[in-house]
Amino acid sequence: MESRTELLTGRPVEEAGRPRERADAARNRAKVLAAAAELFAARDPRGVTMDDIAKAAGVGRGTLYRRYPDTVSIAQALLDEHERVLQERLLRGDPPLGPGAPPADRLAAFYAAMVELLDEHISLVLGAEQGAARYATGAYGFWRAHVRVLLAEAAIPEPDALADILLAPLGPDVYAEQRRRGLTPEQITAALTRLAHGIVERAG
Amino acid sequence: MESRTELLTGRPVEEAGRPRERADAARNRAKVLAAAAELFAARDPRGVTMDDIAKAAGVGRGTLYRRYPDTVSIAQALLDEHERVLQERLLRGDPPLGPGAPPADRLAAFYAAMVELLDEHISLVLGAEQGAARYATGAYGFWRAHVRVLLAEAAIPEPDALADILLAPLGPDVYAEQRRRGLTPEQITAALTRLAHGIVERAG
DNA sequence: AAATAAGTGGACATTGCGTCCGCTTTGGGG
DNA sequence: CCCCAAAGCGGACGCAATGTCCACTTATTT
Repeated sequence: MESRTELLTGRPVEEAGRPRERADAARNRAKVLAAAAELFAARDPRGVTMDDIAKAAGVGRGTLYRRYPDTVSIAQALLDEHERVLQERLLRGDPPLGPGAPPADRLAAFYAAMVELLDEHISLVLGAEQGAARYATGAYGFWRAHVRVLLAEAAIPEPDALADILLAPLGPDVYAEQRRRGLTPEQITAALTRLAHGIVERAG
Repeated sequence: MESRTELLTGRPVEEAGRPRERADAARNRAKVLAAAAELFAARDPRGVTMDDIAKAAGVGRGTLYRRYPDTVSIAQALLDEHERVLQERLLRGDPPLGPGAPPADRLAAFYAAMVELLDEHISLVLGAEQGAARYATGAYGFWRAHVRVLLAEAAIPEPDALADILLAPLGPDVYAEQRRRGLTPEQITAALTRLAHGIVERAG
């Protein structure tokens, strides 16, 4: 896991103990993130290379690698903030997204929020597309734990297997393909809502 | 799409018009497929390279590229046969997999059959892992059409969006991750069965 | 057995990766 | 204010894999 960073700037939150970040480092981080965001948005995010980003940001390869091991982690850094906001809402927000509503409604609300996030940041999400690495992500672990809890709360059998199954439709490539074929976010959300209610309970 | 091939040998079915395949070509095709199957099974299928396969098969790079543009298409060629068998059973086999059973049962049977296929050929399936390219596959189109028909038959709203959603848990990476974490095929099948019945109808 | 078309294979140019290390910049201490 | 240790920088380098090209070999046809 990366260390905690600030919203938008990606600057590390200051913590006691370790030396403050140098000015040139901060400048370059900002340049890198800005350039990367533009690149991911401008073309097929999966085709963006470390070289591209270094060139666009006007920094050397070495500088880039100092902080990010690959393009995926850059996209993730950009995405991280938005995911954190959603996580916060899940844990402490108002129902039905936050605690208090019946599990089926919370699951449906989660789906709706995720679709919103996917759609808004589709280029980043695709840039962060990682195949199998996706499951090692902190974010994925969080989503799974959340869904797992909802299922357990509703006393559904096989909550572990179902959690991954219910998260699968939120994979970036699935969503991108659906949009590419002309489905609207509304249609997708509607389908996922049906899924949520179908699994957790027959909504009354 | 590739032209139709025979079970196991991958040899093109003879068709009028185009010249018959030469003996050395057939020999090499067999060598390539055998070597590739072994490689995919022996190590991480995603790490297998065209060079590896060429070396293992004892043929030159050029020969390999003549027939297959990349490792993914080789894995797919190996997989193709098995998928075709399942497709046949879906279209003309006995219920509940084939026609005749209620949609919910057919969907559950489809899930069970797919889990079986995934589990048996997990290395190939991972070798054929293609990210977004998966959706351009003939096989994926077939599965989607099948699920779409079952949903339509049951008069479910948003069958298009739901078809992709219901297929997402069958993605190779999802399945591999579940197995990696210790879930058994039986548990996964049970969860998918619940999914099928939850979506299509409240099973009686 | 000659003609010809199909098939072969390795050398090559290219691209992206990741590392390494000499140089530059920064900022705290004297 | 200036010095200098340490943090940061960046381009050159070696590597691995890709995909193409074409002179050569092998199979098939007559």
